[in-house]
Amino acid sequence: MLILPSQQTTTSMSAHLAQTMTLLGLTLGELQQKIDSELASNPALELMEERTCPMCQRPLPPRGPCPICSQPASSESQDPIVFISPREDFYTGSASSTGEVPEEPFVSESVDLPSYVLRQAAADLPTEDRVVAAYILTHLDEDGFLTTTALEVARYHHRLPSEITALIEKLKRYDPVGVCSANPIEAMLAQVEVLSEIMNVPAYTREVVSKYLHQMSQHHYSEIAHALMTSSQQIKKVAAFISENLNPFPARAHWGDVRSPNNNDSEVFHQPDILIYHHNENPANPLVVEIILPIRGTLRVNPLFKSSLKQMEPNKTEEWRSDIEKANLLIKCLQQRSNALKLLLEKLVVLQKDYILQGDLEMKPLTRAKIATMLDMHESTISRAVSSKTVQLPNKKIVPLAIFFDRSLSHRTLIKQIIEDEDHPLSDSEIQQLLKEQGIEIARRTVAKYRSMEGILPGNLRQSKNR
DNA sequence: CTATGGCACGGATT
DNA sequence: AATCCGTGCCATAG
Repeated sequence: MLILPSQQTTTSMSAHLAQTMTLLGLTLGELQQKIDSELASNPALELMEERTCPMCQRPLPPRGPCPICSQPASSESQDPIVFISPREDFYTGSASSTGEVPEEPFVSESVDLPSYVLRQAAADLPTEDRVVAAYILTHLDEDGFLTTTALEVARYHHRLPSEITALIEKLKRYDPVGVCSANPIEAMLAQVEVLSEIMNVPAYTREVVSKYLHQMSQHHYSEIAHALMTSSQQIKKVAAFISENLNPFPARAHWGDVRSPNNNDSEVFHQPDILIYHHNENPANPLVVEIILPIRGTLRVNPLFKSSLKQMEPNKTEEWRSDIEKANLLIKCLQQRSNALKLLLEKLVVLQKDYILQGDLEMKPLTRAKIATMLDMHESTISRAVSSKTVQLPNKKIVPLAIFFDRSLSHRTLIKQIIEDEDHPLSDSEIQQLLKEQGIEIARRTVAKYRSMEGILPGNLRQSKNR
């Protein structure tokens, strides 16, 4: 009895550190789960009601004025950045997967591909099909392709193969279009079908996609044209259509020269952990940085619980005491997590302000290690805090927080720009030369690598756009 | 012969 | 200690 308290404090100290570490590395969804389960299992933990600001409807910190409204729009004096944390958001229960389709542009909580598709599909499907659809959707690889076959699904669920194929065809039509296909060709065909309902699809597109994709990627237009008995002009139209509208890997962001900004799927599936935006959406206003917490209101140790501890029978106190310990620990760790994130972001936002405001070109090279020494934190702490988190920028794009440490992003976008502005296809070494004139010295090989990362064809295959 | 992509090495980063 | 990234070398295609 005499030893226990000290022992407890030491264990709780190390547990404290350990838990803070793990909390830092969690995604929003995981954190929410963690808190929910803790809330459910620990009677000492209490979730207080949130206070909302009467002006802007935002949740308030436990005490004090609203951090946004109290920040007058005019006083852009010295501190252009306001930090808010926490912010409630998307408090979805856990198991309401069917039913209402969310109409907000951002998917609530981090949703994986299967549930994302299922949400769209659920409303349209008869109940007996939903189960099968869910089953199918759990058999997808990271590209959104089926890892099983219609036949197997049919056998497993005792349904007719034809029913299953019909169902899969249906599923393919949901966003991302082509999901559940067996291979890229199928996926692209599905996309053609869907697109043909809303726009003109060049003739022969289906034939080319299903049979001549290989030649297409080699740019042997005339060959294909000959085989299909049409003009190579027509095939070029098809080529343009394909590269602009089709994505062979429905669940992946880009491939080859297919890359449209509004179709960056991988980013759609996250709910950002951090928001950066201008106050009232007005670019003249200061930037606001919000760190989102997955809960409404404030967590605390239930004071009633605490005070009644003394009046409890001694045989139960031990258990209760540990509950309180645990609750305290969790709260402490959460605070620390928020604090660490806040410190990190304060630095990060200042350092990468140009990027946040002006885009990819202005990304400064930065390493986690540098930030770590600046903040006097351990590198691994930064690493954990950065990984598996996403940020929504003022331009509404959601990017992984790790992008702030992408050394080559500015170079890549510069190359992209050079190629866009070229009037004559430049070779990689020519590009290297141009970059050198701008003071950027990188190897020719590296130019090639960046170029392909951006999904840009090599110079000799690009057609010159002489305007 | 030139331009590009693949492989792999070494140093930096995590 | 594991991983990522830039780069050099080499084979291949045009």
